[in-house]
Amino acid sequence: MLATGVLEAIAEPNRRQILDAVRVRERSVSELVDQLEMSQPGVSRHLRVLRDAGLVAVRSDAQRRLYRIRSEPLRDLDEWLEPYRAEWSDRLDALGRHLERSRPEQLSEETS
Amino acid sequence: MLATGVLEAIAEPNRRQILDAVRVRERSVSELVDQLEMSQPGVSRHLRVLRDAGLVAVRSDAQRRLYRIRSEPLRDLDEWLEPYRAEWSDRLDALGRHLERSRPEQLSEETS
DNA sequence: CGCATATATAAGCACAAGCACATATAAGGC
DNA sequence: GCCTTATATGTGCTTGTGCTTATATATGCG
Repeated sequence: MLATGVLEAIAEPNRRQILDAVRVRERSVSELVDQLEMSQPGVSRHLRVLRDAGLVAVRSDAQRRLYRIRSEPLRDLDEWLEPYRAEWSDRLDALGRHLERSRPEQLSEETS
Repeated sequence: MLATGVLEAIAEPNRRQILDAVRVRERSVSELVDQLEMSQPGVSRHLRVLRDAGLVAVRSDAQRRLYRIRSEPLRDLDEWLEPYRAEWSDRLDALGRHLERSRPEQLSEETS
């Protein structure tokens, strides 16, 4: 089930940046501080929100805390979107739409 | 591109209820008031947020305003999710995962 | 143990969000 | 034109969020 906390968490642009970073690979807090050009307490607070929403997990490596993505809540969001997908799939079947989503740069739309 | 306003809009539970309602069919403000058990100004304010985020559109019918869904912003959200989908698709290819998403009730999970 | 590094939390402030209540605008019917 | 119905907007209040600075906790090293 989709929790409100997940949406509140990803509604914040800095937190989306953090998610984008930890999706690629594990990141320490200081790596995120450098990358986001934000104060360390600021990053830690955002990480707290993401952790509470279940969007990241942590492991310890000496003094460092390494954060990684947890995709389950995003999967819930994906499922929440399902009934709305019919709105833009409409007369296209969902399979075709999915394939189009997988290759977005296939068609040029600047000719019209 | 995914606008922050879209996520802020759908982060509010009452607004998700409104979206769920207008997705099925057009709704007047008073219909939404009845359904959500919320004050009329409250509903209008939420509709304003949804409209600003591009998530609903309005048309006039006499004094009534009929709101309907606009799925484009949700499609942007769907696209934002795309790179994360790899996290839960992982060794399943995206096509298979999509088909599973389309028939979620296929398997019983209560036997374990 | 004492210091350095890495991270988390606390306190104070500015600002935005949601709500309730009141009021303004708009359209229809007489 | 006036009254009713339908919807939008303004105001004041309370609460929550993010940011900054300072401090606390935790681990490693000598």
